[in-house]
Amino acid sequence: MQKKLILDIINNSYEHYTAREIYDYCKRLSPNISLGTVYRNLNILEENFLITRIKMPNSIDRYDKVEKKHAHFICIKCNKITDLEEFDENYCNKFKKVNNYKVLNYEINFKGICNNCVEKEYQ
Amino acid sequence: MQKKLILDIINNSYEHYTAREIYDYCKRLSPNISLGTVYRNLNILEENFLITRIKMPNSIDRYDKVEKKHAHFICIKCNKITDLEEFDENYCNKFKKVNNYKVLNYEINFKGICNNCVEKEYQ
DNA sequence: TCCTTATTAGTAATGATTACTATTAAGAGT
DNA sequence: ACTCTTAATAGTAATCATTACTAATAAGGA
Repeated sequence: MQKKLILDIINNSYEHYTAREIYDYCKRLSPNISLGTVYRNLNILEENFLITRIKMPNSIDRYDKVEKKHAHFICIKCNKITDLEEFDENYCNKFKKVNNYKVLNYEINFKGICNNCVEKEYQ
Repeated sequence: MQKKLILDIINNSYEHYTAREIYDYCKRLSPNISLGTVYRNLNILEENFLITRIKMPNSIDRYDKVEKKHAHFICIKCNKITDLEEFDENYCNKFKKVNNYKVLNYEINFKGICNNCVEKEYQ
């Protein structure tokens, strides 16, 4: 089952991989896997809220595990994603009641310039 | 100047247009405008924080004005975007101080099923 | 008027994602 | 074990939103 392979890769990493990166990773373990299979399963996993898609400001989508809900800080210079743990499950769950909409998921993304890139600016 | 035309269309509407929709709109007022020009200016406007890009869960990007900062509720069934005014500037600005990152923009997106689509589910 | 730079229209190219199809795997029921 | 039905897959082709490119035009300063 390729779906479990893909889910495990995402769940067992602290990186935020692209579909292509997940595909490359899968190929080491299951050399015949197809890129279409990766995309199909990523979509299914997301629809079932087993993974989260991160829409990047200037680049292609990346994927994240859903456990330990958190917010992201995304650097618009280097595209690095930083997990913001202080926006944890307790904090974020406050958002779940919005008007009377049926909220299934939510994302909080900050965009700016990371400390590393700020330093470079003044050199 | 096509840039001002594009900015005005976004600022003077309550819709959240796609690039193609903005292009169609522009053509009525400036028939020779090119789709490439629309994309280029949308990117420039976003880089200067004069508009906001909304990354849709299952579809292409849409654009929003930046005035009156608010959160979005996006229906995963019909893709309708609802502005959540209760997450207004005062509320959202609390988020601006995150660790010591230089936050330039942020987005709060809720995803779920809108009341209209929930009703359809039970029919 | 000359020069430099910015913007544009039009089109071509890119590339991430999806669609498609024939094949294989999985599972349920006898 | 065997048949039937359904689901998942590999491989490839097609799509289409976005970007890149180029020659032409516009803008603006000295």
